[in-house]
Amino acid sequence: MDEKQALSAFAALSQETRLRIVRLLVTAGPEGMPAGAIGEAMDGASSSRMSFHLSHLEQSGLIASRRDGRSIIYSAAYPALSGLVEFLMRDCCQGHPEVCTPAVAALAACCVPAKDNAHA
Amino acid sequence: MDEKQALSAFAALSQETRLRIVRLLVTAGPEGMPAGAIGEAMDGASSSRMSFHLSHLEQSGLIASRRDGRSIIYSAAYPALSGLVEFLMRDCCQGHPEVCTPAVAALAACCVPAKDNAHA
DNA sequence: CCATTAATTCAATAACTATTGAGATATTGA
DNA sequence: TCAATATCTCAATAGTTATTGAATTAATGG
Repeated sequence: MDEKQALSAFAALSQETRLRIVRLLVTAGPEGMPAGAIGEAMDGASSSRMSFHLSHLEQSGLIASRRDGRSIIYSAAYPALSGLVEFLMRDCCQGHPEVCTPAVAALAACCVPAKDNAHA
Repeated sequence: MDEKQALSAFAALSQETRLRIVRLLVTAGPEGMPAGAIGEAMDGASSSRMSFHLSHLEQSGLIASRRDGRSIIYSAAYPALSGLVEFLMRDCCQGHPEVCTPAVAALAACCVPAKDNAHA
């Protein structure tokens, strides 16, 4: 993740519809969802509007697409999201580890929803 | 962190000068830096331009300010950064913990620059 | 091949954002 | 109080971005 990619990713995430799409796909898992289903989840946004935002997100690298019959399936690009987080917080602890460990804890908390093997 | 705050934060981070300011302040630590020193680090950007970006960042909650004599000292708002990361990745592991643990590892890596007690 | 479904592309418009330069406010020390 | 330093505010302008609606491309089944 370089600065240019990070700027593109943050710009993509700074728009309401696109942020909602990313969060929906993050919870949807690696299988992803077809564009039409995503559009329905966005208050039934028009197809051209969805296409605009989905391609914006894909160009920024935050989501990926694949065709499946008539549908195009979009899914979250988890490595890009990890890279973005790492880029933003890089070198946050120069001499002060206590400053960014809450960020680690906050993120780690999302990985233990109902399981008991919290060794991640 | 709610959606409105997250949108504001991502918009703030989607501009080159502002992203650089945040990353500079993240590495600068809790003590922060005066506006003038930040401006010099930004290719000597004009004071009105710096003021515009610094107040944009402060309004988004990503940085905080305090006056010290003639200077205004800006510093990273670490809890806001943690909250933003958590908001973006919330519920990323619904049934697939292996999907977001790389994000946790990437972030955790920034917290162990030269220490040996990597139990964070 | 035609109709249908799914999604994209394009041009026009409206809305928003960043930069500039001039001027204002705040603090300090002589 | 005056001059200098540090930063902010404001208005104008230039540049960027989102939405709409119509037209287009792609895949499937009858």
